[in-house]
Amino acid sequence: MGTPQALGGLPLAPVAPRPELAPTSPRVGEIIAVAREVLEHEGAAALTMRRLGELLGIRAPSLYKHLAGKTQLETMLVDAALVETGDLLHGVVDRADAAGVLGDLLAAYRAHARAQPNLYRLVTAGPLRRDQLTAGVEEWAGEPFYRATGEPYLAQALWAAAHGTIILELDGRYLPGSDLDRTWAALTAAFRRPVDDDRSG
Amino acid sequence: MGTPQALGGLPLAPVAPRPELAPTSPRVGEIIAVAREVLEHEGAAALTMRRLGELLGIRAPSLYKHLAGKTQLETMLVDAALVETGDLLHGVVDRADAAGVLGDLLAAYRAHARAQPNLYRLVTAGPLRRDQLTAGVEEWAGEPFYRATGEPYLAQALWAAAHGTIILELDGRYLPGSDLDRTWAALTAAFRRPVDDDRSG
DNA sequence: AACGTTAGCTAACAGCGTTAGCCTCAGGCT
DNA sequence: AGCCTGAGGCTAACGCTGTTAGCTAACGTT
Repeated sequence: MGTPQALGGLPLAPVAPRPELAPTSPRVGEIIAVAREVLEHEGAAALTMRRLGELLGIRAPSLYKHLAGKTQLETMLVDAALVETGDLLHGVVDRADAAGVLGDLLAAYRAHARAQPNLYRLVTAGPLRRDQLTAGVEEWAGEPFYRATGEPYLAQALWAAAHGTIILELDGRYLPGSDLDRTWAALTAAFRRPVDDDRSG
Repeated sequence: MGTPQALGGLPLAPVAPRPELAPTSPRVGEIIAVAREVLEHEGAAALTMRRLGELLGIRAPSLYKHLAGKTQLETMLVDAALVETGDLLHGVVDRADAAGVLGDLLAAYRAHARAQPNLYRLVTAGPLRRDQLTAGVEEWAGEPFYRATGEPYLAQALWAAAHGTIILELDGRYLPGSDLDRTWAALTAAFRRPVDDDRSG
């Protein structure tokens, strides 16, 4: 298997295995698909058991023949979304060169979140039922940041910074009139220069 | 009025005026205080109109004699919290020197959020009823980041990055075993070096 | 004394996630 | 053929949420 280029040291090759989602029954797959539609097109407040039943032609309590509850449904949405995000970002890093990988990664992260803001909020906000997630899916989704930086704590800081920058954008929290392209450019510039020394500890 | 030192250029003196919160009736002040107690000590899920009434010795519908609704109550909590945050961070920048202002500011931001995580989430998550906020309160709370960086877009990126880093910490979203002190150190290091050139546009 | 305002109350509504219990139908087994 | 079992629907209902309508007692003013 031809691993990506590591010329010059960056970007690194992937090491985390791509997680395989557990297969679901056809009906559960249908429910998840409808839930995702509702979430993205009608908003998080519209994602109710009764609304899902309505679109599936059944009553809300019947959903419990297929699901343990709404929390589990949300977790499955998060699970799938994390794999997709990982696929996307790994692909970006695969195609990038050392000079541009940081900018490409951040641009892709931003575009991805803006393309499905409600799903992004669901994935990243609030507590996470880690025990219900597919094993390794978080590592898979986050690894591109490590591949782009080559240092685990810088990777984590970069991911966190990107998250903060996009979630505030999605929630309309910047002051009116802000030029967010420039904000993202400033973020990218701050992380572009490799940090060769930090006086931590 | 003795403005803080600007020796070496940084930190800058404050320019945003400290906003004055509109006074409330004594009973509304009581409600806000109780709401804040409940939010922080019992969690966001416990912040219900019936729970507030219970602690105040009245029934939930009676709260509507004082408030327009739960949203308005939350907005008032946000309003007060933003002023407090601004006061804290301005004070930190006032006392800092150019070399340490960035680290001091980020450390204070992190500590402040960790000291009242539920209030921090309320202030920063989800949509904001900007028209119900006291005018200028967001500028006041955010200005310390400008004073510390001297450049508006870098300031915005720094604030967003700090927000992302702390909100993931509060929500337990980092991989288990992460050393968050080192993550914060990496973030600080990335922003410490002044960015003299970014090829934006 | 009469009035209006303030601030409490109960009852109720619509919507939420969820549970209990019932029914019907398809498929496999004896 | 007859039986049984499980899957997947259903209705009714519970407790919770924010919120509204309408009533009432107290208080201050004219």
